[in-house]
Amino acid sequence: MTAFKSDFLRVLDERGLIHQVADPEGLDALCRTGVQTAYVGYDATATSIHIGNLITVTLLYWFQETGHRPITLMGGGTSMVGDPSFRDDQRKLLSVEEIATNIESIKRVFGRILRYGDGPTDALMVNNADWLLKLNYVEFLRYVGRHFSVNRMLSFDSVKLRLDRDQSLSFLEFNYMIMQGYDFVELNRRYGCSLQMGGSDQWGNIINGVDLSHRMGGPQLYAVTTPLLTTASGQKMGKTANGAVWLNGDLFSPYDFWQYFRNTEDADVGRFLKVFTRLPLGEIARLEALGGAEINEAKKVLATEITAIVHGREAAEAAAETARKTFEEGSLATDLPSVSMTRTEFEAGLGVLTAFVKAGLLPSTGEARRQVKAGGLRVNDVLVSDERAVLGSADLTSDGAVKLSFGKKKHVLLRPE
RNA sequence: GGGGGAAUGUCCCGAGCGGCAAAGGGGGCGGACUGUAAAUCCGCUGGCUAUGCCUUCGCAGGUUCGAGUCCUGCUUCCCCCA
Repeated sequence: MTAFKSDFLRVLDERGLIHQVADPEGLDALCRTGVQTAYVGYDATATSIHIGNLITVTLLYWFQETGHRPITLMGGGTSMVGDPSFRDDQRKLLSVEEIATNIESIKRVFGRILRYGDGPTDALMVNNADWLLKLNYVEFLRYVGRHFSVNRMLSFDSVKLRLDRDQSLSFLEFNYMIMQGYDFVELNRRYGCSLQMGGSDQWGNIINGVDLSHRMGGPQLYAVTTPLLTTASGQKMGKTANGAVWLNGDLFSPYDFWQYFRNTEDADVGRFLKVFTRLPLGEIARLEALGGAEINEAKKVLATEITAIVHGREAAEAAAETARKTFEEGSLATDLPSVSMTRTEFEAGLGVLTAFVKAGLLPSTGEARRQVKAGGLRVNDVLVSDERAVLGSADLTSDGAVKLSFGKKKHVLLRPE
């Protein structure tokens, strides 16, 4: 692949954001002929998007940054079907209400990353329920369905897994790729959108839209996918003990988010800086080159920059400061995540095990008991050795709280009030 | 419609002569070592008012002192035939 001439593709390429491109020369040329429109679709399968989705939002960010108009497409219609791509089982069907609440909740993140409005390069928020839900079945089949070859659809890698394993692929799910293909054509028609982007798992679905446009006599459409992000040791990104790394603060706090990236493996630092942050490449090269323990400085920059993008600069700085006090100074950071409880409840005598469960650090007293044996619990930085110990006023620090620590990294302040 | 197979510890995969809180992995968590890293090693990986009690093997019944295991019905999924 030769060097791109358009600002947009050049930035993506330099930052390692490109996995595949359909018609790279054509797209490169198009991006140099004025304001273009591109979209990424987001399914409403949860109340938040997660770290894996953040990369595609980043694509839209750079798209807007280089002078174009991004569209975030909410899958209000497609979520009623469920994308079967690379899944080995059928998704649970979501109710209309669930989809609606999910969309409302998901929307909140985008506003921080993209600039929405009415200007020529302002982002648009669109919902495919607007056109998919009122389609007439037979009409749709004759108009769109005839352009799809089942033979070809069966050959896509995204569904092969299911078929090869002799697992059923319902007709409902099979229609997902047709709907997504149609979305692309419809967005082109409504907004002149000529580029669809997404994760590498979406390649097949996106190409379906490109083909459909051809077959229906529409314009040339383009596709860009990003690589699937894995850690250097081969794990998929974004999984923690408590589930996915969500972007909504109510599901995954800014502090935890910061910590997640602070704990990046050495080998991933440079790559993640390029992919997620907006720092200049020169600066990234400098940070990446830090050796040994010094690379921790780069990890802090990485954590703060990404957190700032998702939760705002202020929240990011706060998380960094809390971490600094806790880990470097060893002092009691008063803004650690805290859990409050009533004074009477506290003074009635609170067992250590129960305290950790109440603080949300552990799921059960049984687990707490095990952690005491394993030496993983601390109260005010003192190792808990007796599982029958009871907390009392004597354990309150001058700040009026008890610091509970699970392992070396998870700390919570318990405040009787 | 007919025939055959499957469902196990609420993360996943997977053993399981009628005595089972149920083998073994993976993943995850904790500990040691480090740099809040990786690799490695060790431990843990149903719940609780805890020398005991309660709930788990698709669902509902039954046989039995005792059922994940045997019987009956049901549900879901898969395969083959029509």
